[in-house]
Amino acid sequence: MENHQIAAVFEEFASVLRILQDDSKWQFKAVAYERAKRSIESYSERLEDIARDPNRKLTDIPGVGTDFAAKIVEILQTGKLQVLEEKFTKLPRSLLDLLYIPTVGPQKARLFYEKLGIKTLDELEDAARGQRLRELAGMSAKSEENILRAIEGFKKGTGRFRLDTAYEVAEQLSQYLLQLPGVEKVTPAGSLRRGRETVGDLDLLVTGKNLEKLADQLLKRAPPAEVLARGADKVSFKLPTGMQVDVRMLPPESFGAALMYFTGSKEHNVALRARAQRQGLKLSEYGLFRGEEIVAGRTEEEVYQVLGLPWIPPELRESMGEIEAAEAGRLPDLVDLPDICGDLQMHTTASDGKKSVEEMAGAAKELGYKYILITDHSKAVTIANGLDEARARENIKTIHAARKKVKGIEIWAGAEVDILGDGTLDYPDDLLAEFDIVLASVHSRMTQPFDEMTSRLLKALENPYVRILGHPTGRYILRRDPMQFDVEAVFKSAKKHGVIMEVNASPERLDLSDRHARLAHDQGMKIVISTDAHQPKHFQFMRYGVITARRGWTEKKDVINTYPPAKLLESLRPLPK
DNA sequence: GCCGTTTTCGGCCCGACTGTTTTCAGTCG
Repeated sequence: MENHQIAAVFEEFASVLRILQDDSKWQFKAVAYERAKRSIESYSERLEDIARDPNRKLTDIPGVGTDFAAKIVEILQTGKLQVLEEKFTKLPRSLLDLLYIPTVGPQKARLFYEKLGIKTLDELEDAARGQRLRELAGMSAKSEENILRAIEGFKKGTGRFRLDTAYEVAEQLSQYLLQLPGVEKVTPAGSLRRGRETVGDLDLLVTGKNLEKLADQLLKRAPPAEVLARGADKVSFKLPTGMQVDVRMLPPESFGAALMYFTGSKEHNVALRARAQRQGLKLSEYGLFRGEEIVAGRTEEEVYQVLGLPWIPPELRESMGEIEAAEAGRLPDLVDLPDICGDLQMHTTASDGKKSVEEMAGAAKELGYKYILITDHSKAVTIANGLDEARARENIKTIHAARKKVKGIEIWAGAEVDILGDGTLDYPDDLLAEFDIVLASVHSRMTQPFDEMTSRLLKALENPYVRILGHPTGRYILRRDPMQFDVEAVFKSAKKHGVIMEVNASPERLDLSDRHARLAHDQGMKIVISTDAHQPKHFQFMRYGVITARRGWTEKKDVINTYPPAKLLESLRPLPK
């Protein structure tokens, strides 16, 4: 069972507590369940594996005590939680769907259920259309409109966007805002700044002079699809794509505190505020206060410093041990974009790329790279014009010839060899031996059962020529789930054989994910961050790969494409004699 | 129900905005 499935049960329990309020401590329990939910779903290892291991404790997971540990075991064993099932005699499970609708919280859901007998989202929609909600206390025709619009928005999709989409929109909006009078600086915050693989709302922080009229100007000159809120220092609106944007105007003296606050995560903020409280301080988006006096707030660094901590990089702010690590002076020395000096997965016109070896090499050289690895597809990937043995040998010659044309960068001959359904490779060993570096990946039969897929990957790792495992889980963000296999077993085997795990930087993949990168870090494994470029502009994807690796606590020393060429080659699995 | 620089009991983050409220509850982040 996957962590998110366990987390979902905890989330249901929290919602039920908030609706029923049938426990003297329901508010605090609900918070505890929600905290555990978030902690479980972002935990780097599978809880199922931890539960099975007699040397491990579920209570080591933040927010999980003895009671929750027992509940997790029950969920793993039975697929459900008896105490939760009993709650569903008091309210229908389908009522929880109402909570996905903005403006509808637990109190409203309960009200609708008790007064109107509403049990499902469809029934809520009918009641709103039938103008029956306005009869309830605290409700009006306007509330009905809001609910109907929110339901419509909910049906359109999850409301999350890929990281690269969010980056592009943030960039365009920032450029636009900077043209408005008085605006001096625009800084993206939120999950975009933390580098999450998907972004829900865009948070843009604006500083400058005389920003009172900014809201008017912004909304007048760029009418968004829908204005959601509009206060003295905040404007929220929805773009036609459905992306929600929050623009906040800030005074400079609290910019650092506000940036921290709006960067999140919520869990990280809560932990910092509790820490401030213990020190007799109060932390809010307006600054760090002792009584009425502001003691820090202008920069993030000074707020962290007064709290007795070094500055914590945004990518780590997920309440996954970063505050403890900061306190102990053990924050990781995170890999950074300028550390990268080469790219080890890319395609050329030989298979499905758009440019030649020379053009790719020239573009990489301009980025200051010291080496690239050309990895065209093997023949099984017919849709990508994969190379058969003869064409692959031709391609090696083409690559060697390019070395004479483009000087000052190492151009290595590689291949992205398909791992076939049975775990054998798409090329024979004698051909594999002719490449400088072989990368192996799965592109077919991705829905194989768990055990079959696990043995398939383990078998591929046994091949002595495989030195990198490309996009290990095969997922497409928001489109295709990862392949199901025993990740820990595959990591263990990769480590044993010296096979490097790839963090594929393509923003539609980000594979390994942040969570799996953290697992690799915790297991002491090395990784490579590659763009899978099909044309030179894709080299820019490197930033997404780096940010994902940073979210996984990856250190510079553990990323082989930060090494100079000779050291990189030495760090790979030794080839057979 | 969790957790600990207030440590095994007694707390548990803080503030803005909306709608419908003339003083606040609910929702959201």
